[in-house]
Amino acid sequence: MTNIVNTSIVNGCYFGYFLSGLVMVKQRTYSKYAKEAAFLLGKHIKLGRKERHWSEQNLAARAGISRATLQKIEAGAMSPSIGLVFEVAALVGVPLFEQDSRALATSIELTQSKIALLPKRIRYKTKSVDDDF
Amino acid sequence: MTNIVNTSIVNGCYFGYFLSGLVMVKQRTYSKYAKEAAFLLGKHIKLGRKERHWSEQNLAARAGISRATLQKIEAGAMSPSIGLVFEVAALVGVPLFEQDSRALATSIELTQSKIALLPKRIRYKTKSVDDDF
DNA sequence: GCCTTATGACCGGCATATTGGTCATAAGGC
DNA sequence: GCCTTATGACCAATATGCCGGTCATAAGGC
Repeated sequence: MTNIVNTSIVNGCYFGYFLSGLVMVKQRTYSKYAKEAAFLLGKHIKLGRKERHWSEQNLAARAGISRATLQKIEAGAMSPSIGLVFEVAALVGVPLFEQDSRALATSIELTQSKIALLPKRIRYKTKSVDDDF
Repeated sequence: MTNIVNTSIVNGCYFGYFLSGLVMVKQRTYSKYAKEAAFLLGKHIKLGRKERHWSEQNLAARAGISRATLQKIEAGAMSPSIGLVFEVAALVGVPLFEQDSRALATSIELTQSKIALLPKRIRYKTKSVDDDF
């Protein structure tokens, strides 16, 4: 966990090898954008909690999770499950994707219908992985 | 996993007891808002993937995850880690919180400074959990 | 219509998240 | 300045995510 020994080759850059004690540990890496998004979400949650004058213990109890997990979420860690993160975010009033909850339902419908319009299975030019745009 | 036997009492409604085979299983429940957000995010990812004409296998390989995990993500499951979900979302171009990635950095700064302005520890009226506003 | 393959669903195993608990530190009310 | 307690950090035990693999189905190119 201390030093980056080798960042990997396969599939872009999704695994790196780290030195943890004396053993090499395969560890997933993330894109800058994904990391920033998780970090920002964590900070928004922390801010929302403080604005409500809730302690970590208090918010964790409300969300039904442990304080340790809440700390990971607020730190913007990538490991917590999306369910826990979204639940906590909802509790402290962090807007998820839409500004108000009413817009969510309509957005879901819209997205669903958009998917329905597309062919159900994709068969085009999927032979190679090198088509990036 | 089949029938809801008892929805719990502690801490609002964050646990339910389900009948899985012959044993009772404690299972977490989520708020409607959090579930809708995860569901919508999954559908946006699915839509983004189809727009790019990528198969599940293809996108999973790009993200460095298994196809099974990608299917959970696209289904809007609450269990996958936020890191994997955000990584996939970034790959297919689903905007996370901000419309463009440049706004993310500034938003992070802004949120950080807002937190810095607040007192570092919260000591106000945190005795009871029944103060909702 | 045939044939390739994208999709949905499931399984056992290993890896890791989550938890309850503890301890140390220090912020802030008094 | 004292005392309560919010926070940060860590640990062992347990729950659960994630993966590689498989099978069945059927969509869509030809």
